[in-house]
Amino acid sequence: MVRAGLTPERLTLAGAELADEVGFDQVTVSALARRFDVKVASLYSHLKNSQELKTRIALFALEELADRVADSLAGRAGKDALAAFADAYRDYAREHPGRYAAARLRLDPETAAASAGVRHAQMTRAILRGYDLTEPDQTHAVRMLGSVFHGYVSLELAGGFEHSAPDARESWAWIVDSLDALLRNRATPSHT
Amino acid sequence: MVRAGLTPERLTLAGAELADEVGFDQVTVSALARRFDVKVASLYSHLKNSQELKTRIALFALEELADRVADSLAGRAGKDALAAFADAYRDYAREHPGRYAAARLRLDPETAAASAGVRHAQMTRAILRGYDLTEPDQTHAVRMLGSVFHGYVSLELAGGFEHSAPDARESWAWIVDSLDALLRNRATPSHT
DNA sequence: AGTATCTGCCTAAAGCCTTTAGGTATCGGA
DNA sequence: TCCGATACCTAAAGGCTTTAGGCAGATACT
Repeated sequence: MVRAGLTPERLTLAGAELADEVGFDQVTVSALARRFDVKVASLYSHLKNSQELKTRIALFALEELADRVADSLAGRAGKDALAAFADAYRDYAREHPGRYAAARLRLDPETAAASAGVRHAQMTRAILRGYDLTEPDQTHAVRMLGSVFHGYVSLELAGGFEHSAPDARESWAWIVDSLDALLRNRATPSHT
Repeated sequence: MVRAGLTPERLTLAGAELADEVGFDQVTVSALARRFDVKVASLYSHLKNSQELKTRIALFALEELADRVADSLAGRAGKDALAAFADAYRDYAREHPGRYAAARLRLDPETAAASAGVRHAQMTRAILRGYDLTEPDQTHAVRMLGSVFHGYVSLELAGGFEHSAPDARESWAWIVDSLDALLRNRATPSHT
């Protein structure tokens, strides 16, 4: 009886791959056990329960996405940064739909506070710093950007724009453009 | 043995109520059977399967939401209409989180084409008519509005804005305001 | 009214998922 | 080498889905 070499990390990664293949809500402890050719009960030595598996996948995805976004943001500012941020987000969701869905899992407050979700918020604020918004506006803008990006990507993944012209990526560009204009309009009157 | 008087319609409505109470993905044929104090198998005379139950709830919610939106839109135009649309959407999600989640269920193309989803799109376009956009822009705008509203409401329901100032409804107002400004800016140069 | 049919809900059963309890075999260190 | 820790296993209970077939109210026809 050769050991399979299970660890929480390997299970999480395999779970993420499984999510991309069959959808996040089809990720089950049973399916994962089959993938490792191991009995279901064996996984319960490494995972507290099914919920923990999902949470781990979510945290992993948040981390991975934050890394990607950070990379594409490097050295950019203003509209350029906004577009890079948006594209990193959308590309990740298209490449890894299951992980993206995982990243949207509702986490309990403590878990969320310790997650890469915090980095996402920081990066969003960093982009907005390029637009000179006053404080309450900046928070509103963070929320708006989050909403648009999340909303668009969800709708696109759900196939909402599939059978209609124009192409989804044109709309994406138009939206990013519009958001940039909007934020520039909201900027505090320059102090020059 | 008194008959329970099950019909697909009653099951759908009860399913919608159940969704609001316990969450759409906790809606199961079993839970519904318990609610009617009837054996599980009995429901299968009225429903093909669990998926059909969910689809019916989704269609019901889309219809109900479209009715509400239509009501709040009556007699309004321009920014007033935009705000009414947005509020109807958000209010519905807050009052009926389960039904709202149901309305986001992915439907197969034919079902979707025959659903109230079509009315939603028409109403969105009706609002945009107040902004004089050229054709491709109008489509982009439809997509953007859908994204923002859906995204914001999802994030708010997921508790994303819960423990931070300012209040979610201020951000909502700010966003609606911004969208109005944005659309006015995109309007085709007036022909006066 | 009396009977025949039909339909609504029931019991039974199989299949899959989760989770817990307790057993056995393997690996690494003394 | 042996011994403990640990990795994976068997067994079992409980829940959800779905199908097959049965009994009894409800409906309809004479």
